[in-house]
Amino acid sequence: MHEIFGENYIILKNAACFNLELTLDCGQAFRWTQQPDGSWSGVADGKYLNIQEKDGDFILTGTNKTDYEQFWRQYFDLERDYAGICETLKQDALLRQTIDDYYGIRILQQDSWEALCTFVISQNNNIKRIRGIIDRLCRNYGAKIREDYYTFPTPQQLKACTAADFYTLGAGYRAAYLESLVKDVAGGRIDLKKIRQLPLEEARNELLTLHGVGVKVADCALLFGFGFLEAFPLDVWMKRVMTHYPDGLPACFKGYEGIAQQYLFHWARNHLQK
DNA sequence: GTCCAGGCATGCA
DNA sequence: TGCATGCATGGA
Repeated sequence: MHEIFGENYIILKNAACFNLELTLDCGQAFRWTQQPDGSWSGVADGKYLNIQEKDGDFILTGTNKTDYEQFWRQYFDLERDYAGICETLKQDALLRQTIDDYYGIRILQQDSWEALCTFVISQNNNIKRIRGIIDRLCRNYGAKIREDYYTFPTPQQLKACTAADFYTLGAGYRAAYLESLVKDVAGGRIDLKKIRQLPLEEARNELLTLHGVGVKVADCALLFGFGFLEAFPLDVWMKRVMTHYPDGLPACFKGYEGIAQQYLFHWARNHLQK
């Protein structure tokens, strides 16, 4: 990959295995929206970004070189060899076809706190409604950084909220989980930064001490928000996929189970009957 | 009207 | 590595 830094834009040339729609709208992040011109706008780490693909290049606007180098490059996981990983994963027959069909899904390196909240909200819920609840959460408690764009609220910004406040946002019965989650993180009972340093099993066990966090929510948070690419979340769709792997996961998934999972999740939602 | 969604806590056996 | 049930909400 080659990076060109202009006055008000950044161009990425030869970025391999990177499809914007598949990556930004595949159920791992819920705050990116496609614009009428086909580009994608969103907020992460309190920063706005617009990104579009043009003739195989990726054009980033609304940001600067510093923010790109200190945040967005890692967020899009651009230094990882996804093309090479995909070649390994394609030793599995089902993934071989799936990766060919949906080539370019990457795992975003999202903020731990945002991922935890997001996947607590996601439980027994559908993607469209998840997006709505998160949008209202940000509009009500985040900081406005430009017209129509808000940051994801920090634990401190949510500290005064009660379950009733989250209920008002449409969170339903998950409102109580959110109140408890804010309390545990803002109050310091649980340290999200420390969890990043733990082995997968220990990290998961820490998250499981949170009210409203079970194995599936924990694994999604670990994969999308704590950098654990070996996490393999099993939701209702992935449980259907697992009938294709009666003997367990293939050896070629090793270390990148989460990337394999995201391809299979996408395949399941497009191909499997309920 | 019923069923379902990137499930979990709770109570019971 | 038990199982059944209730839970808020909105779209299909």
